[in-house]
Order: sequence, then structure tokens, then C-alpha cells
Amino acid sequence: MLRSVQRKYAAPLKSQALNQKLNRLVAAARTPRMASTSSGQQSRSILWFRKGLRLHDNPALRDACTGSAAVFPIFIIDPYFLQKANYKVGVNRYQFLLESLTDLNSSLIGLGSQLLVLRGTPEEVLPKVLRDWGIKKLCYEIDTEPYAKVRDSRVDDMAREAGVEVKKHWSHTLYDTDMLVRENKGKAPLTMQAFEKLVDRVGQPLAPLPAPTARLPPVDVSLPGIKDTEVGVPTWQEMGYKEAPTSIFKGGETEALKRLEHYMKDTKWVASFEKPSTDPTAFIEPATTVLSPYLKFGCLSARLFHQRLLDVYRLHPKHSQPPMSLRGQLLWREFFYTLGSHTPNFDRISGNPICRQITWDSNPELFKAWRDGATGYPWIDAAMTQLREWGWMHHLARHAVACFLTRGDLYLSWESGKEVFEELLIDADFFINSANWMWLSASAFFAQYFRVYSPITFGKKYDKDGAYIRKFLPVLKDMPAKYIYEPWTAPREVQQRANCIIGRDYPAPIVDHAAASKECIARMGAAYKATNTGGAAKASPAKAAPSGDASTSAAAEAPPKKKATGKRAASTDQDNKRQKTLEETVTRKKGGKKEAGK
DNA sequence: AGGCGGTTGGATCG
DNA sequence: CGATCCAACCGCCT
Repeated sequence: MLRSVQRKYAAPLKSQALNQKLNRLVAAARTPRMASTSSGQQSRSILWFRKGLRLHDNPALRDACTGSAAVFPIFIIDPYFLQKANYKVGVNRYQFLLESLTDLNSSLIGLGSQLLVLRGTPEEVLPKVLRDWGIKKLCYEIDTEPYAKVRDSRVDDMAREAGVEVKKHWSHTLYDTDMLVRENKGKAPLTMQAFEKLVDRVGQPLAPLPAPTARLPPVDVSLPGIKDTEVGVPTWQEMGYKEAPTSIFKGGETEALKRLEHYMKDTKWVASFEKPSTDPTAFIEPATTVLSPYLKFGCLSARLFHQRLLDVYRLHPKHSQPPMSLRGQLLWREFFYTLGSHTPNFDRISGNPICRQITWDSNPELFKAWRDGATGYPWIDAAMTQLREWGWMHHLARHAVACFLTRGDLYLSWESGKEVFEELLIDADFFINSANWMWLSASAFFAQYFRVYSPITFGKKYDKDGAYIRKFLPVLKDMPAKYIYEPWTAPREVQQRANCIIGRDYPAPIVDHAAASKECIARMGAAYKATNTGGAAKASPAKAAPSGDASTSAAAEAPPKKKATGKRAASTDQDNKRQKTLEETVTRKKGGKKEAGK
């Protein structure tokens, strides 16, 4: 490890000449032809916001404004994202979106424009407004998620039929990820190392565009469907949510830029940042930047973040390196976007050529306990509670709960875990979420399935007294530190003094980790022998028999598609009476962002 | 065919 | 705190 770090330190970002050449080429290709006012004065354009909820580094915005007498910035409230059976969005992420829209609207108003929030499916809404408003040009940011690809190709067809020019721009990712794949002989890299090499070869991303400062072409409010009452940003209640949002993070470009600058100011911290050594239990101030939700919605441009990092690295030549550095985090995002948008069924096991076809158990009771933070392991349950309340938890906390659900303890499918994250995380991102679940379940990318996180000792390593647990599981707030990670081991009188009886006020553990993890490792070994990824069938099934002792009866993996229903060690009753205190009063003690150690 | 590296394991030893 | 074991995976590179 040390050696590889040193090797990478010695090889800084290279091929500047190539970078600059590429930058010039692409910049030239997308420079608006300002001069041609030929189609000019009468022309009306739509700027369609989907992600990319910002004014800075927004090439679609610049394009829409170029040569247009009127520009209509729209956002469409697509019912698709509210269909519960399809793609659940929890109230915290929806609220984050609404806040982002509100912020975007204020910024647009400041430039003499405004955001028009339209209701309906894009396929219905767009043809109507293209016609009603006499639109000549439709501009938007490219989105490579499967749903967006289908939606946009339909919209493109409709626009073409209506004689409307469609202009699409790459600005959600650092690069045109299709170009990266082309540059890699048409194949998306499967390892981070290979991806880093590819990126090094291609050169630096384009410099971000500045936000416009001059007034934008106006919205023609006399046209049909643009009364204030029809185009305002709705509330979460109007979107049909029954429970109020509880996240502490506020959406919007303004907030994103503030957060970015706050973290970039501490240049030593930025330069020494190494993700694996950040503290998952820090909660007064999280140990990482929490810029992910802003990147997800495009409140923050990845290219701006990247540029600001390079600025800091120039001040600190001995800065940390990918994959662990902050820049490395952006490259992980880019890697998963690139691979994910070129892999079918990336969010599923079935039909996913990079995903190992493991037959996981099905057990609704265990799954529910995990989802609801009622496993009886306080570290796991606190993390799941933070997820539900804040819509965010540290990356390593995600590791811990994902490992617990899948290969570590419960042996349940990563797909169901992914769906819970997809609902609850404010930064839930199609490609990144799926990729990380495959990673943690050792279904792709990662194969050392015998490295299992302990639901007891992992959190303890960072937070001996359990402040994180006390914060998110107040029912355990008076449990002595000695027992807080394993409260079932506390003597009865200790439980009584702490006002927390295990099995009554807080659940007993649903599995015995020592036994469960041992069994899981054995089953993973068998699964690895018996299965392959969803792609080409590799070799023969080999012997599927567990090698060692008869640690598990169900060790031999059935071929894909078969459902095993083996259940786990005795699951105790989980009557949890613990109250959720969604509103916590002022947080106290401990925290501050930690310097990344080494 | 074999060695190496792999963003983030745990327990135990010194 | 660092090394070693645990049991031993994968893809990639040579």
C-alpha cells in the first residue's frame, strides 16, 4: 500500500499538452455562434432543467440564451419519480429537490428570468409548450440513466417532428462518458486502476463555465400556462408526502457553493484527505464534505469541484492521490457513471453482466429489522436511523450496514438494500448506489468476501463511548459505554438503571454475528465456486460442495433464478418501543472535521 | 502460470 | 501502532 502510494505521488497529473488540445477542441465545438443573429430576435428557446440545477457551469443555459429573444427555463415534475412501486423517492430527497428548485428560481429571478415548474410527464408537457410558446430550440443537459435515455429519445423525436432544434450538453460528469468508452476501444473499464489510466490518457476535464452575470432573455409571461399560480415550486405536502422532511441538509446551488468553499478553505485538510481514514461516527460535523447530494442533483458542478481541488493541490504538491483523495472520489463517481451507463441492468442481479449471480436468501422479518434499524446491533441501527432521519450517512457506515445485510450476516439480496438506500438517501444516485451495493455484497469489483465488518467492533474503533449511538438511538443514551455496542451483555440491573431493557425497550440481536458471519463466508465461498457473473458462462460449475466442515447445509448454490429460503440463526422477538426523536435539540460535544490520518 | 494489488476487516501479538 | 495470521477472492499484468 505504502509503496503504491509513493509510486502514485511520483506520477502527478500528466499530459498537459494533450489536455489543453482536447480542451480547446471541445470548447471550440460548443462555443455558441453568437454572431449569427439571423434566426435571432424572434427565436424562443426552452432550457429544460432535470439534474444540473445550477447556473454555474451550465452549457445548456448558455446555449439557450444564445441568439434567443426569450428563454423559458422549465422543470417538469415527473410523476415517474413519485410512483411508489417504481422508483421511490423519500420525503427528504424530494424536499432537497424542491429546495434546489426554489434556490434556482431565486437566482433566475435575480437575472430577470424565472423558473417555470410544470406538471405532468415530459412526453405530454413538452410537445404542448413547444407548440404553445413557439419554441425553436430545446436545450438540456445529457443524462445517461436508463430512464432518462428512453425519456429523452422520445422527447427528441417529438421535438424533431415539431421542427424544434434539440441541443444536448455534457455537464453532469467530468467527461463525456461515451467519449471515455470510445477512447477505451469501446469497452468501459472494470477496475478503478484501468479507469484512472484512461482518464490520465484523455487529459483534464473541461474548465467549468462561469455563471452568467448579465440579465437573461426574459420569460414571456403573456403566453398560455405561465401564470404564477401554475408554475410555482410546490411544497412536499402538495407532492403528497404525509411525513415532514427531517434532513439537516438543505438543497440548492447557493448552499452547494457555500459548502464547497467552506471545505476548500482548509487546504491542508483537502490535500491530506484520504477517504478510508475518515470517521463514520462523526456527526457534529461529518468527516467528509457531504457534497454528494449537491453533485447528484447538479447543484454543484463536478468540474468546478475538480478544478477547485486542482487549485488546492497546486499549493500542496504532496497531496493525497486517487483513489483515496478527494479528487479520487470524483473519479469513483465518474468510473461508476461510465461503467454503469454502458452496462445493461446495472441496478439488478438478473441480466447484469458484471454482477455475480448469487442466490441470496429471502427473509422478510430479517429484512424489515435491518431496514427499520431494529437488528439489535446499536451501531447498525444507529446508522440506519441516521439514514432515515438525515438522508445521509458516512460512506463507511453504508459499508457496515450493507455488509451486514448481505454477505456479512443476513445473506439477503443487495437489490432490496439498494432500494432502501434509493428511497432514503438524499444523494441516492442510480449508478453509484448500484455499484456500491455490488461492491459491498462482493457481487462485483470486490472479491475478498472473508473481510467482514463487525457490527460491534467497527464503530467502536472510532467512537469508544458510543456518542453516535446515543445521538441516533436515544433509548440507549444512558447505557454505560462498556455495553453500548453490545447492550444484551449488560447485566439486568445495568439495563434497569439505563432504563433500557433488552427485548423490551431495544431489540435483542437478530443474529449471532460470530456464527452468522462464519456461515456467510462459507456460503460465499460456495457461491463463488458455483456461480459466475451474469455475462459469459465461465467453465464448468466445478464442485459446489463446501470445502471444510458442514458449517451450512445450504452451502451449495443453486443455479441462478432459483430461490433458496434458508433462514438464519434464531431470530429473537423484536418489540422495539424506542421512540424516534426526529427533532434533536442542539447537538453537543465532540466532532469537528477530523484530519485524515495516514 | 504465477505474482501482485486491491480506497476502507478483525483478532492477536509484540 | 505495526506486523501477522485468518483463509484465500478476483482481475490484471508479465
